[in-house]
Amino acid sequence: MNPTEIADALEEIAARPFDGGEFPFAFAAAMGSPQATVSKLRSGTINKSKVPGAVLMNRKFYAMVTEPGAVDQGLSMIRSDKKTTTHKPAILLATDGVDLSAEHVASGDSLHIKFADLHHHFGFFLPAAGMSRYKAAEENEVDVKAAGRLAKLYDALLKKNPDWKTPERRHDLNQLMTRLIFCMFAEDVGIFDNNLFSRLIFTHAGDKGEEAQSCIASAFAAMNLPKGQRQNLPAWADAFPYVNGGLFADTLDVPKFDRGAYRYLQDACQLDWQEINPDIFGSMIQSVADPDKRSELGMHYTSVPNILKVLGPLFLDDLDEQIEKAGDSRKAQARVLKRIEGIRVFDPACGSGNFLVVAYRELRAREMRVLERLAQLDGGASAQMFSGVRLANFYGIEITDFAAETAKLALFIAEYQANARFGEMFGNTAPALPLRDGGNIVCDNALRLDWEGVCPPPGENEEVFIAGNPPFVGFNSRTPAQSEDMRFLLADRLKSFERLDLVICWFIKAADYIRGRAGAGALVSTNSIAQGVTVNILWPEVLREGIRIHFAHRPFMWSNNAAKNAAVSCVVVGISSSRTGQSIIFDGELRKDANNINGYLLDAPDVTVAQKGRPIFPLPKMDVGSIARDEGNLIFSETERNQLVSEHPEAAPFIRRYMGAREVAQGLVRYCLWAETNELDDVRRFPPLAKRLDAVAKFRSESDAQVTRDAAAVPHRFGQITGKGVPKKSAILMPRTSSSRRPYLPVELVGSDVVASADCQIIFDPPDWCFAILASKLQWCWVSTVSGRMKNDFRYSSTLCWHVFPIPRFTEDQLEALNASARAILKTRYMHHPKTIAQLYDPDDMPDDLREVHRQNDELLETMYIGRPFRNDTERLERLFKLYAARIEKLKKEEAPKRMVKSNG
DNA sequence: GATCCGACACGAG
DNA sequence: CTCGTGTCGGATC
Repeated sequence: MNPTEIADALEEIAARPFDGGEFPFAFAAAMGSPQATVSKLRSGTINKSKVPGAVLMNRKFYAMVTEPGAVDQGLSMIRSDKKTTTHKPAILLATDGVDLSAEHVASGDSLHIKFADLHHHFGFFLPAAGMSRYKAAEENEVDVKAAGRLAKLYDALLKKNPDWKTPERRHDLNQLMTRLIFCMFAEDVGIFDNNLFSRLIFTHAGDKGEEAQSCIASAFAAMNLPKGQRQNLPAWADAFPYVNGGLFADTLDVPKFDRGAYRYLQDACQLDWQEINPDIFGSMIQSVADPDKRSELGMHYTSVPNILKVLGPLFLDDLDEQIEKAGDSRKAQARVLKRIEGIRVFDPACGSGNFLVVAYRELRAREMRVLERLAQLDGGASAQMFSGVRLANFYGIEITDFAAETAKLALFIAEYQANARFGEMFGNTAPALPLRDGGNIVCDNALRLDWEGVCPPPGENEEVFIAGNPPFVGFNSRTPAQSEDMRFLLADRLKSFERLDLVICWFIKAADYIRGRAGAGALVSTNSIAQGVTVNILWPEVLREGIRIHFAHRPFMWSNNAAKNAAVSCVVVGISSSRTGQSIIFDGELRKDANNINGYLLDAPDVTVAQKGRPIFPLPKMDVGSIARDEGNLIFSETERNQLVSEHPEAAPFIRRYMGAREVAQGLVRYCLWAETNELDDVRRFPPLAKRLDAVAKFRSESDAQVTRDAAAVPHRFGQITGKGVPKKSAILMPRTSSSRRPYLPVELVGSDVVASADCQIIFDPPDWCFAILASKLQWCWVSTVSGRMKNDFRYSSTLCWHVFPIPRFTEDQLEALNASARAILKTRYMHHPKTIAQLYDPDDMPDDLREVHRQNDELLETMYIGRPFRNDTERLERLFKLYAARIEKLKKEEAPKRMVKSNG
C-alpha cells in the first residue's frame, strides 16, 4: 500500500455508515493488513487487547470504539493500558463514530477530528501501516491525492494504449497529462466557468467514456483556436475559451480511454485543484511518469526553506535591502521596480520547476511590496495594470520530459495564483486568458547543451541568476550516459574527475556562464564538493579569472517534508563574478561575514590541499590497511576463532587479531586468517579453513574486478595487502571513519599480532611521537577541515590528513618530549581499563585526567610551533595552512629545475 | 531517530 | 603492477 491507497481506503471507511464492531478491522485493512491477518485479528488470536471493543495490533495501532461522547476517556484508557507499553503500537485511536481522537505514540502528537474527516488526515495514520510519518502528506493532502490519482490515470492510459509507451509517444502522453491538469485547475479557480471542462467532457463522452478520446481532442483544439475559427469542431466545444499560450499550441493526439481510465479521469476532476502547491505538487507528480519512483512520491523535492537558502543570498536579500533603503523615495522605488523586471532566473536542472516557481513567487511578492509603497507615496497615480515580472524571464533545462512539461505548467499556475493576489490588492489584474508566453523550459541534457542558447547572456539592465538543485550522483551509482557526460565536459579540463560527484559539472558550467560578465549562481550540492580530494580538483577550475564564492551554507542535513529524508549532508555554494559585495558564510543559524570563502567553505585564503602518497614533512609514511575481499570468509568472530583453535590447536599460528574502526574505537574483537603465500597447503589441512578458502575463491572468481578475480588463486591471502601487512613490533591505527563529535581522533597503538583492515590507516613500527601528533588538537583541526566526510563524520586519509600535515622541524629533545607525552596519554587510558576509546572520548563524558593529559600534550606540541599554545582553532588552522603553503611553494621550486633536466635529457 | 562506522570496486599513480 | 578513496548509506542500539 502506498500513501494514496491508504487515503482512498480511509475515505471509503469515512463514507460508509459507522459500524463500531467493524471499524477496527476495516481500519486494519486500510492500513494494509492482508485479509488473513484481519481475520486473525477478528478471531482474537493476534488482538493483544483485553478491553472490550478495542483492538491492539502489535507495533501498529491500538483502536478503541467508545460510547458516544467518551472518545477522550477512551484514548486515555488505552494510553495507560500496560499492553500499550509491551506491544508498542505506533498509533492510538479512539472513536465513537462522530469524533475521533488519535495519538502518535513516539512523538506524542495528537489529532482530534470528526470521524467523517478521517481520510483528510491519512498522513497521521501512516505509522499504523508501518510507514514513518509523512509530513508532506499531512500538510498537502491535495498534492498527494492528485499525484496518486494522476498515476492511476497514467497507468490506465498506457495499458489501453500500449503503442504510447514509445519515447516519442511518451511526450504526447506527458503533454496530455499537463493539459488535463491545467483544465482541472482552471475550472476550479475560475479561469474557466465553474466545472466547465468536466461538465462538457462527461456530458459528451458517454457513460463509459467511449467518446472521451474525440471529446478531449475537440476540447483541446477549441482551446487552441480563437472563437470564430472553430467551424470544424462540435458546437459544444465553442464554450471553451481561447487558452493557447504554448500549453495548447500544438495539436495533440489523444489516447483511447477505456472504462477504467475514464473513471480515473472523473476521480481526478473531483479534486479541488485550487489548493495545489505548484512547488511541491510538481515534484510529486514527477513520480507519476516513473513507476519505479512511485513510492517515493516526490521524496527528493527541495523544500521551500532549502530553496530560499539558495535564492535569498543569491539576490532576494539584496533586493529586500534595496527596497528598505529606497524608503520614501519614489525614484528609488521605481528603480527597484525596474531592476525586478530585468531579473532573469535560470535553473539548469529545473526538474518540475520548484526553484523557478519559488523565485517567481518571491519576485512577484517583492514587486507587490514596491507597488504598494509607490501607491502610498503618490496616491495611486502610478498604479499599474500588469506585473512586470514575466514568465519569459524564467529559464530551465530538464532532462526528463514529464518534469519539463510539469515545470511549464507549474509556472502557469504560479502566475495565476500571483495574479489573483495582485488583483485582490490592486483591484485590477491581467486577464487569465489567453495565456501569455510561458517560461523557457527546454527538455534536454544540461551537460551537453550550450547554456547561452537556452538563456541568452544578460543585456543592458538585465541580470541572470543561476539557481538550482542539480542531481548528486557518486561514481558508484552513475549511469554510463552520465559518465559519458562527465568525460565530454571535463576530459580536457580536469586532471582526475572520474571519482568525483556528477554535481561538479553544474558548478563548472555555471562558472563558465558567468565568467567575464555580470552574473551569479548558487546551487545545492552534496557536501563532498567542499571536502576531501574534490576540493583541490574542482575549485581551482571554478575560482579562476574573477570568480569567487560570495556565499555558502556550511554542511546541513538534507530535509524536506518527505517521510524518509534522503540521508545526505548538503551545502549551498554561491559563486559570483563580482568583486564587490560582502561574502557571507551561513552555518546553521549563524551568519558570518567573511573576507574570503575558500573551497572548504571556510573564511580563509584559497589554499586547497592536494593528496600526497608520501609525506612532504619529516613524518613516516602511513598506509591504508589490508583489504580481505573475501565476503567475510577470512574473518572470525571471537567464538568462531575459539572453536577453531579448540578443535585444531595447530591452526592457531594462522590466526591474528583483525582490527577495523570498530575494533579500535569500541574494543570489539575479531580475528582473521593470515598466512604467507607458500602456506596455502598448510592452511588447507584444516577442514573448516579449507571450506572457507573455497568460499573465498568462489566469491573472488565471480567478481567484476580483474584484480579480485586474479586473487582467487590465493584464497588464503587477503585480496589487497599493504606492504607486508603486519608490523614487526608495533603499529599506530587510525580509523578511517569516525564520529566527528569526539574532541580527539580515536588513534590507537597496537602490538605486532594485528592485521589492520581497510577501515584503518596504519603506520608500521612508528616512533611514539607520531601518536602524540595524531592525538593532538592540531591534527583534529586539520582533519576536520581537509578530510573527506561520510555524512558529517570524518574520513581519515593518509594522503590528505597525514602526509601533508604541517609540522615544524623538531629537535631531538622535542621528539623525546613528545614520545613521553604519547606514553602519558596511553598510560592514562590504561588506568581506565576496560573502558573503550569510544567511551573515554565521549564528548559528554571524557574523564578529567584524560582531558588534562591531552591538554598538556597540546600545550607541549603547540609551543613547538609558535612558542605558546594557540588561542583557538582559527589560529591553529591559519598557522597550519601557512606552513603548508610555504612547504608546497618550496617543493615547487625544488621540482622545477628537475623537470628542466628531464625535458632536456 | 540518533549514532556510528563496513566492504569493496574501481580509478589513480 | 600497487595503492587509496568514495558512498542523495546502512546497521544497530
